[in-house]
Amino acid sequence: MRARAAVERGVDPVGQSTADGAEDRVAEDRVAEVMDLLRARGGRASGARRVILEAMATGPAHRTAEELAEQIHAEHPAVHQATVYRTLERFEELGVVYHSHLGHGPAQWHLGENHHVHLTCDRCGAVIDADQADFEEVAAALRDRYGFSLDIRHFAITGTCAGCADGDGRDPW
Amino acid sequence: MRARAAVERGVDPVGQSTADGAEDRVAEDRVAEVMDLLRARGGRASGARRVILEAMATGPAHRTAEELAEQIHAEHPAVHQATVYRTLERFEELGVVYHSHLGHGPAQWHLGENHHVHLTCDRCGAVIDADQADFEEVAAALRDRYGFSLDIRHFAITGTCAGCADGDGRDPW
DNA sequence: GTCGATGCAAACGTTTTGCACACTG
DNA sequence: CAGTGTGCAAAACGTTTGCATCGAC
Repeated sequence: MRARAAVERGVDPVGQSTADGAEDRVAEDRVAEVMDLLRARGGRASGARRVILEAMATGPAHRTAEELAEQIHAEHPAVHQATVYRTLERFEELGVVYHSHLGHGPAQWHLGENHHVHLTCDRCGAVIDADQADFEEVAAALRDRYGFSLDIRHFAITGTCAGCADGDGRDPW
Repeated sequence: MRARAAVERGVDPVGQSTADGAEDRVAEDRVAEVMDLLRARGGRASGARRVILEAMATGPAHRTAEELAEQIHAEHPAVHQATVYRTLERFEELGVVYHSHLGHGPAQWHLGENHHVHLTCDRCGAVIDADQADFEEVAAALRDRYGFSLDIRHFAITGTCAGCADGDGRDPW
């Protein structure tokens, strides 16, 4: 299953500013907001963290830590990969970003505003963003029957997308 | 999250024969069956493969490849870890075993007869086996809305179990 | 000045691979 | 005897860690 990685790579880097000025401002606001939160929690608003946040706020919705590190490193060679990992972890503690495991590959990181569920096709690697509402029934059932509370954000779901369902019947996983 | 590993380790090795003779026979039958299937598909029924299958058929329901390799290696030092990985992969192609990703740790492998869903608690690492039926509604909804067919076997679900829900509110993932 | 964050390199745990040899059919 | 499977060692992969230094507050 290298397919997913290839798909993700295809989406790849965007500069850290888009053509759309308004979108830029939103990203800036968000960055400032998180920096404040960081300070409020006894952390430091460092340059590296600002850069990492900006990259996340303006790039594709989900990327692996490595892809992120690569992009950031290209623009800011001083920012080391280990810092990206550590910072993502820190941001996750703050509830600003999340990661999900989308099948076999490395974890995917995304900003936390948008708590959708990821459906990954194990044939072609497509990632479909599903609505969290679709899972409310199961969530309720699992809570009732097993006392188990779903973490919908971290919920990695594999299966077969519409396009690939037409192919052969072999399940590679 | 080392908790899960600890839990799994607690379940650990059983010998490759149980006290129950009948269960033994079932395992033997299953092994023979798979060996035939293997041959039918142009593969070879080697000793290593038999040993690996036996270990899977008689031990705990889900184990990591490493745990499996460890147990097998203890009884059959000739069987190398790489062979376990390769063989599991081969068996999966045959539809005999499956693996699932139960959260952050390594994949869990199990024989394929029992297609249950794994609920893993990200606090304590407990693994609850849920009924596949609980997911039929979501499965239908996802198929309708996104044309996506859930692979219920590979469905890795994280959340919080009843016991841990009483603790603090921090989500470690 | 204090303490948290960073760069760097090295280790980590899991899985995969290349190669020569061994065995199954 | 053809070709698959295996042992072994080494690499790959994604991630984490130890430590000295740097920089934010």
